Amino acid sequence: MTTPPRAPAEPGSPEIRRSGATVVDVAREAGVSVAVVSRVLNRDPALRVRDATRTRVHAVAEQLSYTPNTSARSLRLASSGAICFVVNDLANPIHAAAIEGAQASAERSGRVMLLTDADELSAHPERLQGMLDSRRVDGLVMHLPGIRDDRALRRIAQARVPTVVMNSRVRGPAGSVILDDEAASRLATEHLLELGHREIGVITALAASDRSQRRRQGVERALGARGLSLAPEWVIEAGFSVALGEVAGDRLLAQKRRPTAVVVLNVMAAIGVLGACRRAGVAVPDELSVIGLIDTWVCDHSSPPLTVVQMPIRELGAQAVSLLLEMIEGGPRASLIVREPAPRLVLRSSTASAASAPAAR
Amino acid sequence: MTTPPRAPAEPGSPEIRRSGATVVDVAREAGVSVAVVSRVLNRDPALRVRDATRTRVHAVAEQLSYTPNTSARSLRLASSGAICFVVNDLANPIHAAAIEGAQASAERSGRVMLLTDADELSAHPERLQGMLDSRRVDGLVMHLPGIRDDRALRRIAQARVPTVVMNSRVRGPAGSVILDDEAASRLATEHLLELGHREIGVITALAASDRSQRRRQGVERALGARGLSLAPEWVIEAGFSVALGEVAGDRLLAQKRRPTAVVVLNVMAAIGVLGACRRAGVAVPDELSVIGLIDTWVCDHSSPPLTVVQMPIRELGAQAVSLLLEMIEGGPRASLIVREPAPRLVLRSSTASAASAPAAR
DNA sequence: AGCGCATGATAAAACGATTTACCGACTTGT
DNA sequence: ACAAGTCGGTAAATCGTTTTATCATGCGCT
Repeated sequence: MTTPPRAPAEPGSPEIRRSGATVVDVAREAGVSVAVVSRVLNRDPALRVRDATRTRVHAVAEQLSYTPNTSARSLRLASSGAICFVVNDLANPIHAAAIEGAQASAERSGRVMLLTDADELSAHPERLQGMLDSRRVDGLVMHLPGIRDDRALRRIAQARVPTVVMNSRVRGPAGSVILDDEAASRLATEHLLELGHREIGVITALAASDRSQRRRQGVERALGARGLSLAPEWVIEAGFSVALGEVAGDRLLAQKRRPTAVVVLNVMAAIGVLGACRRAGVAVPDELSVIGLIDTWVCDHSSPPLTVVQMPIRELGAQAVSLLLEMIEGGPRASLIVREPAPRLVLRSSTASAASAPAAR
Repeated sequence: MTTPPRAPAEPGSPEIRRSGATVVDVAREAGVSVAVVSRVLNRDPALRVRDATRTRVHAVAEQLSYTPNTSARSLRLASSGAICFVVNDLANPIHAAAIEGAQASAERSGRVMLLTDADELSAHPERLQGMLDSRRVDGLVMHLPGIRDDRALRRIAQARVPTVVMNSRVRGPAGSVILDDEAASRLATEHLLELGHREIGVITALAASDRSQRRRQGVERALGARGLSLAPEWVIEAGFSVALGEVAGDRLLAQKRRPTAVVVLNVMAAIGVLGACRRAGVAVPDELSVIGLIDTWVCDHSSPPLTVVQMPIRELGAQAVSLLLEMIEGGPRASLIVREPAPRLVLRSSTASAASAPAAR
């Protein structure tokens, strides 16, 4: 057995440099060429090599705690191994759930995730553009407020970077991942119906947004199934923030005839509605039942605690990233609906039987 | 004037490739060497070059919408241009503020920010390690729960990656950025004192955490200034979550003698305390005044809305990143206190004059 | 004429990984 | 004995930048 030429382990050599063994170091130490090291560590199936060599390479890599340099790798592979998540409001705990899901999904695939604020994006579009042009990220997940997406999206589409949009369906090359919004809002409405409510209002998120429309549709279907329909004066547009929810709540409460229950198509807005009720002295749930869409810890601590339909936001984020990764690998654009776990009613204290509500005004 | 040799713009050449002009393309098109392009675009002051050439290079770069490839640049410069922000609970809106500040600060310096969950970090420490070893990030900002930081930190310190810790002071090579916690909790306590409260309790966050100790000290100083002191049975440890706050609230309310007011050293815990009061039928603020530390939108929508001391969390994040960047540039480790904007009382409805509180039990 | 010096560049060597193309030494079949 | 095929690798090109060292040219001066 001829021992392969191995560089003698010079005792005087400066082995003290603790920072960053390279593939060359490993190769030298293992007595092989860098090609072998790379191919062994990347498990190249086309590589035929002695088992002894293979283990030796692994051992040396381990001992030197070798980790491939990301920049070099990215340069060669023409792929940064990073994706970017664009989110419009970090303080919204719902987004936090989506981020966590996305994050987990990214890490599982060995990629990292950058986070960017959508406000920043609007204020300095050139930064996102720069990130794309400079190939800092391989793809984009966007979670945008809803309607004014188009300008930004068109720009992205031109940049030909794989993109997935969360929570709204879009035309064009971007993939999309949405929730089963209709099922959720139907569930919410059915809950109110079962409690005996017949006079039901809706506070939509941005009415023009895709997501809000799907949710509204769920309400209408649930009502329709009982031969009821939505009174136009009880359909009020809010938005995705607590403040807009409060305004909408004020307007609803200012109606001559008030509904006995309202389904709010966005949690933040729902919290706002509760605030409006408190200010107006309207007791929830005694005078008005309120139900929101999507659960978050805040719902447990509002006054009163908010009954909601729980939706799989975390999974939404995870799926968005998974789809993105597939698209990056060359897969087709797709648009998915995340149905699992299915929307589920979480009962708290903001809804009650219609019987307990006195005649409106 | 001799025109420099310029590559003729071949009309038949494939100029259709829209993706990624390189420095070579720019050089060819401008009729100069890549060295000139690089140095012109990077504004190398040592470069002597004709003004005409300079403008030509800029023009061509613009026209080809050239953006340097990040991977190549990072490889050459041995710096990724990215930092990593480690946060322990994304759903905590306070952290969101810190993240936004950090984010803004990073972008201002042209770097990008990765976000990592501290839970993930504990579950898979090798991932952070990998990110560091593979030189994916140039530095680390950590916002950790408080006390059990040491193991992770020690590991980081070994990796010799510049690190800044937010919200607690640490030994070792890491920098730190903290708030003026003492001033804030003193302010909170003084508010209660001015309302006439003399029987004041404290619900600490993790008692052993640096931050919690500083906050507790503020309370003691404020009391001390009036010749009062903290009753040991009214000092209860909670943590950084709503759930732990509830437990602590339960324990406080279970005391034989109850204080008439309590300062809670963490907002999440404060929300939890409110929940405990509601469950126990203790009216806030009539039977118990509650004040929290650090403001966030949730405080506006708890029941009752929570009076708090506002603290500059966003600035904390921004400063943390700024310090980190300085350390990356070779600056010394430092530990700062962010005092601006100064802590400020935000009055809501969870505190009231002591007079209105009936005798305890 | 010859020296030095500024001007305006350029060529080439890194940075650290991946991958293609090739190669020498053995086996094996005929 | 020789062509062909396997085994176990290696050398070198490449990705796109940055930066150091070098160089040609012309000009002013002595």
